[in-house]
Order: sequence, then structure tokens, then C-alpha cells
Amino acid sequence: MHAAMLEAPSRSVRTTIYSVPVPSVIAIKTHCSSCHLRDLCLPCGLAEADVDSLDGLMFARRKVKAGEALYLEGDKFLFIYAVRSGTFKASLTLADGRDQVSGFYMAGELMGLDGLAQGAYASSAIALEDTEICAIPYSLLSELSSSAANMQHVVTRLMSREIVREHSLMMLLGSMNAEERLAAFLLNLSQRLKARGYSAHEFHLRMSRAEIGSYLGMKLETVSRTFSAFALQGLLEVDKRHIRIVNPEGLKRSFELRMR
Amino acid sequence: MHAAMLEAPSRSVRTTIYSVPVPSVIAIKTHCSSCHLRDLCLPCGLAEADVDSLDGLMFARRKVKAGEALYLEGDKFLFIYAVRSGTFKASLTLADGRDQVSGFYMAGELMGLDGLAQGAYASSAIALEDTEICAIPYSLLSELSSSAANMQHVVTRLMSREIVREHSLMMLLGSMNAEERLAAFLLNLSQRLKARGYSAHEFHLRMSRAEIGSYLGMKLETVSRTFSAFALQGLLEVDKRHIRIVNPEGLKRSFELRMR
DNA sequence: CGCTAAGTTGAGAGATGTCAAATATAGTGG
DNA sequence: CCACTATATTTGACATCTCTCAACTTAGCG
Repeated sequence: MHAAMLEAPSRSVRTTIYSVPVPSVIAIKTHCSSCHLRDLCLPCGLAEADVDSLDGLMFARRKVKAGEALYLEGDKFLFIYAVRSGTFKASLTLADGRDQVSGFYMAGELMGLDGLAQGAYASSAIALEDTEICAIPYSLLSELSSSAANMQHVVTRLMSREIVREHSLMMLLGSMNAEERLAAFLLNLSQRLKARGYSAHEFHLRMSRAEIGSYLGMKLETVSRTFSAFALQGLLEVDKRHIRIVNPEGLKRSFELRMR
Repeated sequence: MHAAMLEAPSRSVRTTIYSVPVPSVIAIKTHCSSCHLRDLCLPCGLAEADVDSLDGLMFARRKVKAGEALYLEGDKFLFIYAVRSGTFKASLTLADGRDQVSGFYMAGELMGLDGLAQGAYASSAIALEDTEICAIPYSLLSELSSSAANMQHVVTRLMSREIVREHSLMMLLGSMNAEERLAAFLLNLSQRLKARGYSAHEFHLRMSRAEIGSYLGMKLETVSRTFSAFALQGLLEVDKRHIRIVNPEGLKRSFELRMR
């Protein structure tokens, strides 16, 4: 069953070609219980007993290099992927070949849930740096759900969380201006980095201005200008992708100006 | 267990007050198998045997009048609701009391799935006209999932569908201009009405310009102007909320101008 | 019959997009 | 190691789109 992961995915026609390498070695496998991400990732919220049942299985690990695709929009949905390290973007390719970024994923976050509806991934997952992931066969998860009572709730809750995440992005896109969008984005990143033990106030962006812009519904020039505006206001220090949040409270205010 | 539905929901503080009436009579109950919506609604995609297991239970029906709330943001998540007739809007209240519409739901569509993540609804459901709904206790659905193998997939697939729906709304908000947004909105409505046996080309909008605008991320004046522009281009005939799509192909083109 | 809410339309302001140029950076091949 | 190329980022000038504010119309309702 895991062999399916090694198959070259059925590729849809597209203008941007991402390479999908065939792993050269048999994937390493990992237990959930010994994983340093267990409090953020799939097991989060599971009872002891259920984590144990998860552990009867091991999940294949795989490295994905910067710029490579983990899966492409339209590929058959077989796995849910947990990010072990590094950052991914999820993007949808529009009919004209441009793509729109629909999310960024970091360690402990799960990707691919949008594939269930159609049996094929609705978006592509592209590594923004060298990454490592856990491949969780969906079929296994289904089986487990029948035996381990809470397992199903976990999956369902994860999906619901994804819905809520998208809700808030919709709010952002629907009712916020450029400064508010970028502030919201940075504060969200900051919070997620903090939860992972990194500094909340100083970090390196893994994505380009264009990718941020695509995600936030604005042009890359506007993203750049807004960074500069924040720097001018003394809220941030910006050096290309290196960001230092000088005044988190001020940033929050600028974001709550309209939200409040 | 059904009694919970009759409880007045715990209300969060808000500026807009929606009335939540206490039903005066014991709710009527309905079988899925005899429902005229069975091909659109929950049973869609279920095997015979599983529909039967659904039918061991009956779901409480309830009427919700125009302007009333079925549930409010923050209410405890107990039910998934299927629309039997009429139209709802889902809306989130921002901190300043304005609300943002996150979706419109019509017959056969399921509401409330966003409540799972937090155990509380993430949005409010407001009836845009007199409506009737089926209340499906989530706990029952969970139980069923253990026995009926496909039931769990159905719920999960429904959630995944919701994620995909929000994906496309994000794309819309992120990369389309006013005309494209309204065209996409009208074509989506048209298609859903058609699937329900109504005319695809002539219909009555149940929502105000302001609600459309909130959903599409634009001001009500811009919505109105865009309607007028479409009428001028000979694509639509617009008389307040009565819409006739004169040139569906043209509308599609105007919407695909940027998408193509 | 007047009141209120919804919708339409106009004029001007403000925000963001577009196009273009300059600079910086990283990776490549000689 | 260096020059060179491609890419990312910043910034300016101007165009365009959408918002804001305001007036007016229409329809529904007590």
C-alpha cells in the first residue's frame, strides 16, 4: 500500500512544471508516540489508548527538496501528509496557468484534507525549503476510525479546523485592507512559530513577496510597500525575508483598526 | 437528546440581535428515504443499506421564519442542519458588530460543519425567507459511523466539500474584480437552482445587495453598479431582486476573462 | 399617507494595480 | 574566484478600480 506513494503521480496539464522526484531509498518509518511533534500533529487530542493504536502502524517519512511538489492538484487522493520539518505552500492553478496560494503549512500541520471530496487533491503542495513529511495513508486512518472511537473525531476535527481557518482567510480577503492583511498574516505566522518553540518576534520568511501577495489577495509590489510602511512606522524591521517585529502591540492595533 | 435542540441557545454578546424562537409544538420528524431531497442531501453517495440505517432514526424538522437565526456563532455545536426549503445565510460577526456573510445555503445543503473544531458554531445561520430544516444530532451521526462503514466517509466527504467550496471563494476574493465576482456568484446560484429543478436563467434573489456585497467582498453600491453594468451589456435583466440571465455565455466569458 | 428600508446613481477621494527602472542576491559556468 | 545571468525586492509615477458620501427613487407597511 505504501508503494503507491512512490508512484509518479498522474500529472494534470499545467504551465508550471514542478519536479516530483522518485525517492531513491525506501522511506524511513516513524512512530507517532516518539515524534517530537506529537502534541501539534495528528495525535493531538487523542487518548493514550488511541495513540497506541496509531503506533501499531508506522508512517513513511520522506524528504521533499525546496521547489519540489509533494503532490499536485488532481493527483489521486491517497495520503494525508504531516509536515515534519520545513514549510510548504498549497496552491491552486487557475485556468490561465497562474497559481493562487491557498495556504502555508509548517511542522505538525496536516496537508491534503481537501482531497477527500473528489478523491483527488484540490491543490498542489510545494516545498518552500528542504522539508520532511510523514505520509499517512487515508485508508489506514479510515480503518482505525472504526476501532479507535476517538480517531474519527480527530480527523473530523482536523477538517473542521481547516474550514475555520479558511473562514478567517475569507474574512481577511473580504473585509481588510493591505496593512490589515499583512499584519494579520505576520501575527498568525508569529503565533505558529512561537507554538513550535521559535522566536515569535524574529523570523525568516520562507515565501516570496509574490507568494504572500497571492495568499493575501494583493500584488507583490503592494506587499513590498506595506512592509516598508510598517518599517517606517517603527512596527517592523525588514531585511528582505528577515523580519523582526519591533512593536507587536502596534501591529495588532493596526490590524484591529478595522476589525475592532 | 433531541430536547437539546429546543433549548434556547447560549447567546454571545452582539450588537445585531436575531430572535431565536422556542418552537411551540413538538417537531415533526422525517425519514431520509422518503425525503424529496435525498439525492442532494446527507444520503447522497450512501449505499442502500446505509440509507436504511439512517432511516432507523428520524430527524426532527423545524421551521425558521425569515430573519430568524437557526443558531448563532458561539452556540454549542450539537446539530448539523440540512436545509429542507428556503435559503439561509451564514455570517460571522466581527468584533465591531458588522457581520460578514460567509455563505448561502439552499435546499439539500448542510450547515454547521464549521462547529466541530471548537465544539461551537463558528458562524450564525440566519433565514433569508421562511424556511424548514432537518436537525441531525451530531452524536447520532458519530454512533452511526462506527456501524455503517460508509457513513463516516459521507460526513468526511461533506466536510471536504465545504473546504473545496471555501477554496474557490478564496480564489474569487483573492484574484477577481467586481464583475468577475458577481458573474461567478450568479452562475453558481444558477447552477444550484437548476440542480434543484428551478429555472437556471430566471430567479429571485433571496439576499440583499449588502449581503451579496459582504459575501463577495465589495460594497453594496458596487454590487448595484455591477448589476447595472451587466444589464447595459445585455447580459442580464435586473429588476430589484428578480434576475433574468439573458446571455449565459457572455456572463461566463466576462467571468473567465481573468480566469482564463 | 408618511415612514422606513432597499436599491440606484453621481461625483470625488483614496487605495491598489500597472508599468518601469534601479538595486541586490544567488546560482552557474568558465 | 569572478563575471554573468536570472530572480527577488524596492521604489516611483501614473492609471484604474472601488469606496465614500450624498441625493434621489421605489416599494412595502403601519
